[in-house]
Amino acid sequence: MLPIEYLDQILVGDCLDLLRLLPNECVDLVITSPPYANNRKSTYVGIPISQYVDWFLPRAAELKRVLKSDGSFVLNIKERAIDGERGTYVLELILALRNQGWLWTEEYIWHKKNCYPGKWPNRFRDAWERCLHFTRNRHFKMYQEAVMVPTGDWAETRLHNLSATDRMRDESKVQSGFGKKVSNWLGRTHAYPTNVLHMATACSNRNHSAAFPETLPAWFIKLFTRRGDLILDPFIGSGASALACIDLGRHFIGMELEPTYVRVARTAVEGRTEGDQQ
Amino acid sequence: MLPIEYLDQILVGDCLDLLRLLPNECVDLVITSPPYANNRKSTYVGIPISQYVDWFLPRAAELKRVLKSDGSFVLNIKERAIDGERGTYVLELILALRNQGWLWTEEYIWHKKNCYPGKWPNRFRDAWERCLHFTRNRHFKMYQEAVMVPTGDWAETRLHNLSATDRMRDESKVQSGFGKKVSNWLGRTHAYPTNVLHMATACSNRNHSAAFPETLPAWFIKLFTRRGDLILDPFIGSGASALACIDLGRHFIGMELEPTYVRVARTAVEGRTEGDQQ
DNA sequence: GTTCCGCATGAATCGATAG
DNA sequence: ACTATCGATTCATGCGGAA
Repeated sequence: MLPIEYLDQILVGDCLDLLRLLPNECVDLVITSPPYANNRKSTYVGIPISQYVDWFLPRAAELKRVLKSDGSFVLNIKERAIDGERGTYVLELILALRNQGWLWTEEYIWHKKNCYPGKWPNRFRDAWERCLHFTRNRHFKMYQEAVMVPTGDWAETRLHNLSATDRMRDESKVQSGFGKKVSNWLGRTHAYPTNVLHMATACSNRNHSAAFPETLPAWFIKLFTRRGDLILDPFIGSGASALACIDLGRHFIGMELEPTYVRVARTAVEGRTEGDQQ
Repeated sequence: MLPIEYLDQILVGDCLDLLRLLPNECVDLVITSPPYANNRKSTYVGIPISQYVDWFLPRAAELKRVLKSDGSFVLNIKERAIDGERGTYVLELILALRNQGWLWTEEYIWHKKNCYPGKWPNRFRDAWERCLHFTRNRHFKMYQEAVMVPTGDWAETRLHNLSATDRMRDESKVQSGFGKKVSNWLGRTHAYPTNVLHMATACSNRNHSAAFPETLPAWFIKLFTRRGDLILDPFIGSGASALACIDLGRHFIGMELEPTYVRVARTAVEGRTEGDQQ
């Protein structure tokens, strides 16, 4: 069984070591945004492109071990442009993970409406990232109703889709207290989403660099787990996945190598937990 | 030089043979949506997944030969789900094309706003396809101003401010004569797009399956060519690329193996050309 | 209290410059 | 020649202050 002292904690260290502390098949969902490959060697952290697959594979093997057989593994990643070309290491990683026994079930597209600005002679702004969905088996847990989106009036205002989903989430928070508004929402027609997610990156909100906005893990957590399930993020960074778990009533285990990020994540988790208790 | 008898024609046959009729470096843009890999042998046409890369590579070599050194190659493709998994042959094709000497410059996402309906237990509707951008060199022709889009701010204020639309209409009148004002107007109200294209699959034509809607090749044709340039589509199907070229004042060469499609494409081209003459 | 304007701020990328 | 750093470019978003 899962040692209770790891539950809802941010562990510090390399996930390759930390994952060995966990028993087999205890996690319902692995969702993470790993450090992207970096061309610069000098950076204290960051994996060179040429070594990325070799660096990732042993960690993925541990993830496969701790994941339940009907669980999911969601990997948010995007290759950068170098020397005028997109890197191919993500493609090679997908092929390598399949070789490791993972099923490449789906590739979701995260469309970043507010992407980084800039202008170059050979390309436009990069407004999307991959959310690769791997599973251990062809059959796995998926709760599609949990991420249904309202249609009709809301769908027509395409640009405001984000605010629509946000409001739906806000309403669901209040579900226990105020059923009236919720029933109002449910009265409207809802539809299943597609494999294209429209979510903005969290902006200049305080000190957080929210490259991995809470809404993204929240969507997959709702889709692939239920309340009380356990979510693992082996590269949790500033803790977005953990915050989403707290809001959604799921357990989490976060892992992070950089002490700076660990502090940020732990502080955020404490603040969010207190906020829940109020 | 390019034999004049091929200009603005739909040629019938395997593009591997037809391409050999063309001289070196005569094409400004290759854009195509090739036949997707098919697992079922029974289908009269379609390339088995296991052979797809080997089938594609010699044709890509010919495309590389006929493409100008500052031209572009845009490949619209998407792997289907088979046995609960996404196929990996597109990933392998990208790697193989790089091995052939192509630069994988960018991957554009075609977001299909109204995608094919359906419901499955393990995935949502597939609402996107890849538009892979390959080039022969790091520097190539790209006319970014041709595809600028209205700014977010402008779109919002447009609803509240009538004078904004009035101003746009006045300026657009002047477009032919005074470039200075136009560029000024473009700078204030328009922004460069991103690498995510939002286009519906539905096309105005009733009879055609809108698998490759005209708006998609039209966008890349405007982006990578100018009036009078030559576009090649080696798998032109029902002729969407040719129609876009006619509308945009570009020359085209289309190739298609299936006589049924050739007839459809030629009829559509004739109709569109007559429409232009009126 | 609203609405509106200005401004800082990002998982960016290229080309030039410096070592 | 090759690598590390820097400046320029650009836009959706949310905040604070002003009208």
